Amino acid sequence: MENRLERIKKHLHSQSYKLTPQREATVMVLLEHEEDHLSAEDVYLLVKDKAPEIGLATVYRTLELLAELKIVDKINFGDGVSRFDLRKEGAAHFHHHLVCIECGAVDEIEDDLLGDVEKIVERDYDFKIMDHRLTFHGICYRCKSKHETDQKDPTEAQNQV
Amino acid sequence: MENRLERIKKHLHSQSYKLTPQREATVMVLLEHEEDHLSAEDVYLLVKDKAPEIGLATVYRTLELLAELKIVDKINFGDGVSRFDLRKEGAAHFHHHLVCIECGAVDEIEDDLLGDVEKIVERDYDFKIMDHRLTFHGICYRCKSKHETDQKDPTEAQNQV
DNA sequence: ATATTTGCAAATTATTTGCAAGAAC
DNA sequence: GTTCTTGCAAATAATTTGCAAATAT
Repeated sequence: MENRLERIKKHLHSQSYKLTPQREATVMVLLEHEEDHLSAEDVYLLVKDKAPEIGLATVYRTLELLAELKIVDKINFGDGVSRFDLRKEGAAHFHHHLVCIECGAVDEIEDDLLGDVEKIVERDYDFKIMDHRLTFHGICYRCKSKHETDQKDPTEAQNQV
Repeated sequence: MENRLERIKKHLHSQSYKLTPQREATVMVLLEHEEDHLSAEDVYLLVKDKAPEIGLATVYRTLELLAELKIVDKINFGDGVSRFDLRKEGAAHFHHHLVCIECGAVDEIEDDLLGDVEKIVERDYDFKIMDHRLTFHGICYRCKSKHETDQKDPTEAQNQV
């Protein structure tokens, strides 16, 4: 954690941005909530615990800056709100998401599912892929198991690829 | 085109919604701009040509209704605006998009690229997929060819899958 | 020292809603 | 005739901006 903050600090400095306490607090919140998908407002409320004097506009500006530097990704799951998601360090690609239409949970998928698909797209559409967004909408395992009382689908064994 | 309007009409009626002139004009605009990715405002301006008395709120309400009926899909490419995209009739899945980060063009991909990926996700994450969103960000073929003066990548033949 | 960054409040943008009038069936 | 739908204007929500004061390097 310390290390990542240090590296982000250097990243900022390398572009001659300053690491102000407000920015540091914002980054810390993101690091501590890596699994979540916080809106700007969410981040603001959490940052206020560490730095009560911070303004919402500063959080917006910081998040935009971090997005510019590719430290976070700005994603949108269809409600009108942008959410901010820390890029995993060293990850070759932006991870994917599973959005449950029943309970609203958002789970992350780290697997590199798109390698082959991207090759096809680059070739067939002559498109140089720089980034991607892949989100599945459906029913998460938690909600599925709640339904289990209804009827059971026997084809649910696990296979390997 | 006539047919599709008729079918959409029936679809509305089947849920006891009426096909008002405003709704019809809105659907017509969407049919005539199937390749585009119009915002609510865009649709509003185009519908006004056909039905000048229409209000923006009605367009919003109609688009939301059409999205509910799965006639259109609401998508968001990262700017703060929702865009509305007609579902191809009979398409088993929602098509994908290529967004050019240079010129802003949005191209559509009809190919079913995610069949295998979805099987993996459903199995490994025990997630029942109902819908998906896949967008690639990068450089489109038009912008790529503008750069061609710089240097040329010889691996650009076209293959079939 | 000085260019960057902040906080606040006001502005902007996208979207939604209340409600009385209008239209479809 | 009654229920659904509309248009307008006002409300809300998310985000951005102007600017003087504060601060990191």
